[in-house]
Amino acid sequence: MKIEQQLSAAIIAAIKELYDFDAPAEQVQLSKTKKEFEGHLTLVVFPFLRVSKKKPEDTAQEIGQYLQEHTDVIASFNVIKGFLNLVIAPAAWIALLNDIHAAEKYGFTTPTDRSPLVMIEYSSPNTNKPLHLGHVRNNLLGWAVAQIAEANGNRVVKTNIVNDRGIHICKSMLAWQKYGNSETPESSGKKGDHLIGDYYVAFDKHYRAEVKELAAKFMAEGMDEEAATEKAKAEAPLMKEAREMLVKWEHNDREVRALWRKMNEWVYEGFDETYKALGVGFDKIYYESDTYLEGREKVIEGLQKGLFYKREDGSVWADLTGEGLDEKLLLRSDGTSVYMTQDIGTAKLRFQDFPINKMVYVVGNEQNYHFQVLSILLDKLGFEWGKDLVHFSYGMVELPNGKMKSREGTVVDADELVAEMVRQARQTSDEAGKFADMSEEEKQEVARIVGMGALKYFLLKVDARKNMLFNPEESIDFNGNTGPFVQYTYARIRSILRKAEDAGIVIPEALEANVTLSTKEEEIIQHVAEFAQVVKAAGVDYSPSAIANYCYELVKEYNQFYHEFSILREEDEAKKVFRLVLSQNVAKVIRLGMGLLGIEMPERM
RNA sequence: GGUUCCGUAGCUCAGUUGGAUUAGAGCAACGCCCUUCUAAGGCGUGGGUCUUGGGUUCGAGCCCCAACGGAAUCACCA
Repeated sequence: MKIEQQLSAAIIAAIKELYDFDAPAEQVQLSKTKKEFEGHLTLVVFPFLRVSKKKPEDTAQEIGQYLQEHTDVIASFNVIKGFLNLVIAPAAWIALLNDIHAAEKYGFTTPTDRSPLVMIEYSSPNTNKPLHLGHVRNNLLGWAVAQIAEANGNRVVKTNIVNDRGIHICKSMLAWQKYGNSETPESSGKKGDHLIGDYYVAFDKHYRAEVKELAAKFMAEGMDEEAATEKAKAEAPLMKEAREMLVKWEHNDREVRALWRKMNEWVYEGFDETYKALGVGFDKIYYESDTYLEGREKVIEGLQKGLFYKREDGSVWADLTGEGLDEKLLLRSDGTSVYMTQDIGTAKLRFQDFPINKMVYVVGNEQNYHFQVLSILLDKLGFEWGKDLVHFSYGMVELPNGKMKSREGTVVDADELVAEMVRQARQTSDEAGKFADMSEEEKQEVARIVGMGALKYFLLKVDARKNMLFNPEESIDFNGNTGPFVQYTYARIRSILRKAEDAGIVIPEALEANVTLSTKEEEIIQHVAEFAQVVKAAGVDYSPSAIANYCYELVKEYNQFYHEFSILREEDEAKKVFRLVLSQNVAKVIRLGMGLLGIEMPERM
């Protein structure tokens, strides 16, 4: 049993005994003792003054006295004002470390067949352009959230909804037909998604040229600039063609569909490469081309039930003014779907495929309103998980000069970023002259792990809700509060463990309670034990950043210890073994923690 | 204008359900430490009115109200 649980129970018993009061568990505030004071855990006694009817100091004194006499966890205690500082007995620390040591996946809860089924949607790309830094944040967060949910004993289905239809895809298709010269990923040597993205840009370029020319013509005919531009945008031949293509697509035109399939395939191959590099994956992928019609059916069903209403022009709306929101369009007057309709259709298909208890959407905060509405609509339509669906809403990645804009060419491309991170990791490693004995493949593998570790940690350590800044000039650090710092410490611990093994030192399954612990060592045990709480808390509020920051702090603390004491040169055999076990468990916990973030740990670096 | 989110060191960010005279890291700057288990490291120095003003209480960076500043959103776009 954990020390804190044991203590909480003992404190409740003490208060019952001393003051005849049943203290609720949440009133027992045990926190880590501040560094300036002696002790490990501190009880705040202010909440109990009412029942003790004594001064804070005396109350604390009494409770401390009782705990020392009635439990074997407390070695001693001291009182400062209303704070009762408790010193945990050395044997209890060893027992705690043994518990952690015995649990291979310390802090994790294994899902069973009866665990809640949670579906997590993330990534959700458009198929007309390659992934950029914003998508990377989404993918990494989505993966981490799924890992965290699983570590907390949920059955998890990771899903992706691909936006593979609409006018934007037609733009790429059209540009490819017009200017493409039958270019393919093979013939051009480009990744499929980049190839298609280039044609999307090409469309925009030609389209704008047309608009400019047309607008000039209209202005010459006497229109003012604004009206001329508006008219030019609507009448530009390219845009007209794109719309015609969309109509053909909707009518299942064989040629258009074939082209669409071919180009989407290219994009998916490109995406798969990027996903693989990012280390993310999905259990089930949905396509909007399959779900948008389902949504329309569901909306019509709702219309018949009187949940929605139809306007004179034939468009269908949901009236959410009662919920404090606006009226929301669900079907256009021509009967076609909008974004919201598709999400309803996707929800329907998902529920058919999986009897999910909970749905988590990892989508940017720009869509907060959308999900507020979706939640209400799904609830009205009878989805049990609709009302408390989770929109895991994360902030934008900003560049020094503001938002990323594809039109202005200020996007940070995902593939380029990954390549650059790995390249820099490799360079740093080579410059340090490490591991000259490694093969080229090994070096490259370490560079990949470290480069990706730096990128992932950088994006995940920040509170997901907040907008964050990425400065391409300064790039991502490898020193300080970074992924590589944590990886580096891990690699060093692994190195020590290898050397210990070579020296024939056997690490026991459980330690004897015959070592004297330094304060630092006790603190590290305490810190390692905290991992279980961090994982649990992260499972409640989906916070990868809490795990990242925990790993950093543990590693920082361990590094100070590492620098101060020698492990392999320690003469006291029992102490040496203790430190090896402690180090091994520090390594274990950070590997588990970083694993939740999708960050791999190198054996050497 | 309505709604939601954010505001902590020069910069990027932590800060657990409100707790302790001194609010923490990293980067950047300066100074030490590699014959010592991996220096992607450790130690030290400087740097703050936690945007502002009220309120709640034994106690507020954290909770409530207001103001100021910033972001997102409010489409027959996705």
